[in-house]
Amino acid sequence: MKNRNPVVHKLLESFVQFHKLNWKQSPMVSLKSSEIMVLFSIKKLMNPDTPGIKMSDISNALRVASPTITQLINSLETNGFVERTMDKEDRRAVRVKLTDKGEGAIEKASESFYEAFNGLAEFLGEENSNLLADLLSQTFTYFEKRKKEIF
Amino acid sequence: MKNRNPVVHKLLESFVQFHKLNWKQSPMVSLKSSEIMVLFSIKKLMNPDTPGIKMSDISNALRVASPTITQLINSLETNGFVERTMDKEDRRAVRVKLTDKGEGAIEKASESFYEAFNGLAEFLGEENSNLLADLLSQTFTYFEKRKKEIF
DNA sequence: AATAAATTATTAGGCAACCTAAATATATAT
DNA sequence: ATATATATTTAGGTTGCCTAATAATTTATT
Repeated sequence: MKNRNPVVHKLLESFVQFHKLNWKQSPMVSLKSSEIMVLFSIKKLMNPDTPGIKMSDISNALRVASPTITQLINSLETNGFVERTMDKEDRRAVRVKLTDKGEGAIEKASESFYEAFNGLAEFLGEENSNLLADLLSQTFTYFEKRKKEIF
Repeated sequence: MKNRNPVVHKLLESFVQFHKLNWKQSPMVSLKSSEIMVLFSIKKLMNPDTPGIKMSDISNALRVASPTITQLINSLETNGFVERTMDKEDRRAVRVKLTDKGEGAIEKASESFYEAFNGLAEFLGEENSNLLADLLSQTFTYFEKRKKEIF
């Protein structure tokens, strides 16, 4: 990394630092942050005229392998945050929906996420917040493209 | 997360996306990225008139608990990337330094990191790259401060 | 219709990157 | 001399993922 473009070095340093950041801090003592992410994505995908979300849809939404979702849903189900039901049209599929407890949990989590990120948005200022979000998305695009090109 | 400030939502979304990003992709098949980070920090801390870096210094530099460093150094040592020596002034301490193999490895890793981040800097443009690095650092500051205030 | 191929989810087992608590050895302070 | 502090290691655990193999069912092909 020697005597090269200092911007590059600065970028790398900030990435390292940022990466350590635990911004996903679970506000619910009883839920891991991966579980909260699952609840969020169920909430987001859910619509009133379906009996629940398919495992594979959660897996796609979170870009996580399906056995991972199985495990997370197992734990969420045994703790009463979600319910599994059989899909009547496709008996291979499983439909998952939030219980009232689940709804309550994401209500709280949502509150606390909002508070944290609202604080950040205030701290950075609206313009910078927008900029940051855009730059992060661009960075994501860059690395995804790069990955495809290399392999 | 309903009908609230859209900037906040956008920030959160971009964080989620960015967080998944595997920008630390280890270029050396035989080294995990945590191990590369250790090698980097040894290289950075090293100075010609010491016989090596103390475990605790690596641990502080990377902000990782010392048993974690012990494990990483164990593996790096058995694979010949670093060498442990006793500290003659303080016999509790251990000094770690890079072997030639270790130097070679971080040379290559450094090359490949630089290439990736240089590409990013070009992709974003110099001004935006600087901005991104600054905003990430500010974000780090914000969350660190928040953590302290809450607990 | 029968068989093959694809899809959905689960089970089993593993890995990376961390952590804490307790143990060991040595150094420093009282 | 004893207590306390520091440096490292050992032992064992957690989180968040993964792949390969299996079971059940659906869809496509002959």
